[in-house]
Amino acid sequence: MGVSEQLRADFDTVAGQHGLTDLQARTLLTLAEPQSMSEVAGAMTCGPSNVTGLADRLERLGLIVRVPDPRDRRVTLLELTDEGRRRRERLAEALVEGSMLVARLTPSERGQLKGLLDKLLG
Amino acid sequence: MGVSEQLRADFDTVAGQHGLTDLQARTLLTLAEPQSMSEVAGAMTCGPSNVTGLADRLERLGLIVRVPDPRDRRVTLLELTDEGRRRRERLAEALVEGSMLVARLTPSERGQLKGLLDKLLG
DNA sequence: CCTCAATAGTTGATGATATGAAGTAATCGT
DNA sequence: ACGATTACTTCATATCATCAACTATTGAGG
Repeated sequence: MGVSEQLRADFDTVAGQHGLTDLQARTLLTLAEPQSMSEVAGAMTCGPSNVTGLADRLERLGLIVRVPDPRDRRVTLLELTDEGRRRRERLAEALVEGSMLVARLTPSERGQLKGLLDKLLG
Repeated sequence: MGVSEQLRADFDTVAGQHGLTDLQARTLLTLAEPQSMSEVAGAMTCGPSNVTGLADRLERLGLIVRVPDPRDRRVTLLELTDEGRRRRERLAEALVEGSMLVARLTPSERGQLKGLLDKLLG
């Protein structure tokens, strides 16, 4: 099993432990700041109708609220609730703690890996 | 957008260009050799019933066949067809060619990254 | 040799995710 | 003022994921 399948499996496990599906967890992580639904669609590389359903489910879980943008009534922002922020923080911590990155690479190697990955982003 | 979302988006794009969903593409890649359905379930980190549906769809696409294991009649192997092998090869080539790994890292850096990722696997 | 626990895969129900088309509401440029 | 564009929703459809219950098969142990 390659690195990508292993990382994906680990991520799914941790997300599940936080009562989240993969997409829900990734979306929470992306919402450090409120974002418009079309920005979330871009970040999650899916269509706007998918984000409508995703937002419905996150809202039902009490993790986000939909907020109209005062400057443009077409736009809806997704904002984490208090519970959403807590869940996001615990998820992020768990991802770091349980991470193979921490367990198997030295800090120097992690820095090295970060440099290479940053270069990948351009 | 972080590295993982970018890589995932790129993979989805390439998979789509080959007429495959994300899971279908990842499954084809894992089937270098015939594997049992339970091995595929393990590799894709999902339940056996999901692999039944996945195999149905890959079979319908003409990319795999189900083959009974002669030594154990409980076991079904998934084996690529000729078309499946071709699709897999083209997919793998496209993933390499279009890859940021190739475009943005030198061969030396790629070797370095590989070493770090191999260490991640233990 | 027989029984039973374990394994492999299937079926069916259910919910999540993803696409695409068509729709409504709003914005902005001409 | 109007039309093109944008943002989001609705709806239909397919894929994917889990879970429970099922059938068929294997193999260990008595």
